Amino acid sequence: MKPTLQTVADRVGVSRSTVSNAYSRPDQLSPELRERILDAARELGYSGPNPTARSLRSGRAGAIGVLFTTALSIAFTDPYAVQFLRGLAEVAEDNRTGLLLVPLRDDDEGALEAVRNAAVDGFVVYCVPGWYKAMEAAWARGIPVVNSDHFGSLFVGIDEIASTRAAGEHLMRLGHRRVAIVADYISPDRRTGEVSVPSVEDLGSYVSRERLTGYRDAFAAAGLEWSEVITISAAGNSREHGAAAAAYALDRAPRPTAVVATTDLLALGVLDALAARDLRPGRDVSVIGFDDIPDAAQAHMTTVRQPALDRGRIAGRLLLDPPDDPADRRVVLPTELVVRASTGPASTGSV
Amino acid sequence: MKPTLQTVADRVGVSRSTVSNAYSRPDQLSPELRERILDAARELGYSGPNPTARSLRSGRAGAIGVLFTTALSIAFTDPYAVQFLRGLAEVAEDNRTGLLLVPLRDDDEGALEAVRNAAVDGFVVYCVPGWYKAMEAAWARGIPVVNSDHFGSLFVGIDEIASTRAAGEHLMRLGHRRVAIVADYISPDRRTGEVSVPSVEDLGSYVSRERLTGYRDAFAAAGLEWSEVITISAAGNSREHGAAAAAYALDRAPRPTAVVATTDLLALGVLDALAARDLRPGRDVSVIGFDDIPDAAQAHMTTVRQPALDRGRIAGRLLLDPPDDPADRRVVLPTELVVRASTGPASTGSV
DNA sequence: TTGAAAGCGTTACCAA
DNA sequence: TTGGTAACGCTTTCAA
Repeated sequence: MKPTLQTVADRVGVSRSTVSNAYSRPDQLSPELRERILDAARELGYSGPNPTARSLRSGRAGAIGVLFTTALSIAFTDPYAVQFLRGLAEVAEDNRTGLLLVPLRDDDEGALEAVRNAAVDGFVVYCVPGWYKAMEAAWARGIPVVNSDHFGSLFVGIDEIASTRAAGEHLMRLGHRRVAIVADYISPDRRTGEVSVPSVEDLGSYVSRERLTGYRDAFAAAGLEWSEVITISAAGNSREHGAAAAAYALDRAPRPTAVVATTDLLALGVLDALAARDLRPGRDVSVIGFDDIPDAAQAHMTTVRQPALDRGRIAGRLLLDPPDDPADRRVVLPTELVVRASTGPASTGSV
Repeated sequence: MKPTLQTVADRVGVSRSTVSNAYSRPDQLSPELRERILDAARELGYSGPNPTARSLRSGRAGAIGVLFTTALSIAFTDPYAVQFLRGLAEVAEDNRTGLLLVPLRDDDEGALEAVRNAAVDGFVVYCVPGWYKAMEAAWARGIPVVNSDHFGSLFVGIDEIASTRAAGEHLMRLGHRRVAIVADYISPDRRTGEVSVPSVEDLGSYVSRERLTGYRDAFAAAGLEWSEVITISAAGNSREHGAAAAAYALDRAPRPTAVVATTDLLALGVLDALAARDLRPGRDVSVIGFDDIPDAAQAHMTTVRQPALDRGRIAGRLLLDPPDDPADRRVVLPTELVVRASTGPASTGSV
């Protein structure tokens, strides 16, 4: 039989409350009694109050649920995601709170149940396309939910549209007119290949939708029709998928003078594809990514920098201590276009 | 006021038990009554049984605690670790169980409390040096603990010593006699630099200790004294630390003909250091890693392959369903020396 | 098929 | 400073 508070109380000859206080409110009893209680506990093999019972009574689960799609391996392969998580973990730790991972593969019943059954004080959603039913389940729980994409009552993110619009303007200024865009989550069947995106607004994935919108707007302002832009779907957010997707842009004539991607991971794949074809980034083909992960700098890649760590930190703070003022419940972080060697003037003469 | 089971029961005019059954045991009541209950719940905004209360009553937390040291960012930067976690997550998911991350930075009181306060059914320990007090706290909880290093009652791992012994023998066969070893966690002050390791047995880190032992034994069998081997401590398990550590081996005369590392991440750093000095791996200096992460293959690096995904999976299974037979509670997985281009005959003539 | 009663192990609150 | 009492919201057992 596992020892409980009562066991210890009986042994020392005090009440449960006193033993409870010895653990949770050391200032509420004399140091010597506390010492006696702790000794008895050790002797009995009592390792402290049962976390679950404590949670039930105190109304605090002591954990934040982290909702994300895609295999764990992908989620943690993206340096951007890891940074976000790190910021979140930092704040969680400071608040004596754990992080409960809730992977949402395949939007099935199992995922729904996982969300409903998670003993957490709130959810942080990251990389979850809006169509996931699990999102509704999270809302239904009636606990705080922080979103980075579709705007909820608690939000921390960036101005996605303005970010890629700036990137697109940069491209237009350089004179590019044959442009391809690589994005994940834009093909319903999750295949890699060229897809037609007649109306960007209808895309299910918030991130891809917004980022494409920014590019579309920038192109339009420069007189480049959206219908002339090649849109390619990547089956997932990885370097390999990016390279595979890039092939659909690079192996056609006339070849685009610029290939932009919705994430750095994809864009790095585009660079790989260029290298495989002996094409020079910024000379033969310009490339732009998004996130500014460390590898982007190393690859001299033009990209949009966003504060991943801060996003995570702020998500944690919003969740643990939701501001009353609605204005404070939505945080939009600044981004910055980082121009490096992977973009250059359009070489209009190329094949 | 948040709705509870009782709220719903009152609304429908049934007892709590029946509502409970509607969620947890659908076969225990008529489909139509269940439907009525679920409808009422929806109407009242009741999102299902409170996970904490359910846990308390049923005695199942529905989560596995994952104990690890080092910043989250480092932990998730190592592809080996991510694979392990992925295997674990897979099994957890199949068993409707979550993963609670419990980072153990700086072995302080906070970490202890985090372990004591984690609402979990067991702990999986990974990358935690044996000296951490948090480990004791985990054991004290009286719930299953799966270890990959210091042998507990539940264990899944590999024969570390035999693995590096094979690698060491490979090196000896190639004629290397000037050898350096890069390892993390072998310097008490966590600095990068050459350290003296008179007796390998005394190292605090299980992994480094075992892997060094294997090399030591292989060298000894070939007549190479341990005292002649250069041991270098890396401040952490990362490519950068590996490169920094390698400098202590490469920038000395006579230069070692081989530099081995206790992880692939470190070994990749060694390769970086070689490249920075225009030294050719396998010709000028032989390099061996450990883990066989994808980048290792890409870098044509000789290394020891271990089944990371399986390790994670088995850890999960051991925890969720501990075998009765003690023999089944310890699983040792096979490893394999993968010889690639980074090792070659010792070029004895080099400076 | 449904319901009543008894906890699960703790903390909050108030009285002593 | 300490103790008694009453929940926290649920599941389980057993009886109807």
